[in-house]
Amino acid sequence: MPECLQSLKQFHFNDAEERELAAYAKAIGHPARVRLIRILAGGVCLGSDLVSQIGLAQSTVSEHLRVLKEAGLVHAEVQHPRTCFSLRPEALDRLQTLLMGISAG
Amino acid sequence: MPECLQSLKQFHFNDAEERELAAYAKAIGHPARVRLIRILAGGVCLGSDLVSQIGLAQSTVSEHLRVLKEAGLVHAEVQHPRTCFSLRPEALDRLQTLLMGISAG
DNA sequence: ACTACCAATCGTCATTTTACGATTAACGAT
DNA sequence: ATCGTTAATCGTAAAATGACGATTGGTAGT
Repeated sequence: MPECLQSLKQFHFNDAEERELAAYAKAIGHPARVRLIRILAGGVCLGSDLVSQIGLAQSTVSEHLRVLKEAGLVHAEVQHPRTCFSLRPEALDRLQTLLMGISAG
Repeated sequence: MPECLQSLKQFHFNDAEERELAAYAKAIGHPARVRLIRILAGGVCLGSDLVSQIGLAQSTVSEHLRVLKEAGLVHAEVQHPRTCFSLRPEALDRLQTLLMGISAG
């Protein structure tokens, strides 16, 4: 009789927040994207110097950036033919907050 | 000539930490796993009451739990035929730390 | 008008992920 | 010894992901 089988309290889940957290986490869940975020956290807002720094094909980097944009973690400002990428710190803050809340509820 | 094209400083990446963060994030990057974590954060250490709470097939929940275990986020203590699952707060702390560090370096 | 440049998109392929039902393994109780 | 219970594993199918090269689109410069 494991004492770990406590009586179940009913959790009131916040589906929206759970999906929000999952979405952020999923976006960060790849080494290349972590690196992109780290580079952009340097305050820098690069074009495709990112490509050279990452060491992946241009199309691959573009795809990773698309994922980060879609998750709201990165902002892109087009100035043809260049694009300036920047981090959205609010998003990281939000992620931190959600992550905190996971063990509080 | 966008001012966002700053001179490139050389980043000294910590590959290991980046992969570590990515691995944690990937593990959390699914709504079902976020919910599992939240349930376990309630201090509870359930058997497969988790299954009923999640509303997915037993095998599916088991797989999600495997992922969480593999990432070090969850601990499982077998007491046949039951298994007690619990959260590993150190892992969440570590994740928080890594996440903080992402914008500092 | 033409060219060069850069990022996005397309098409493709291999791999991974997610989900399920069915089966198996391990123990407790009868 | 048999049965019940529970979680892990297996087999499988569908979908998503990650990666690449090639192509496209849009602007600036010549």
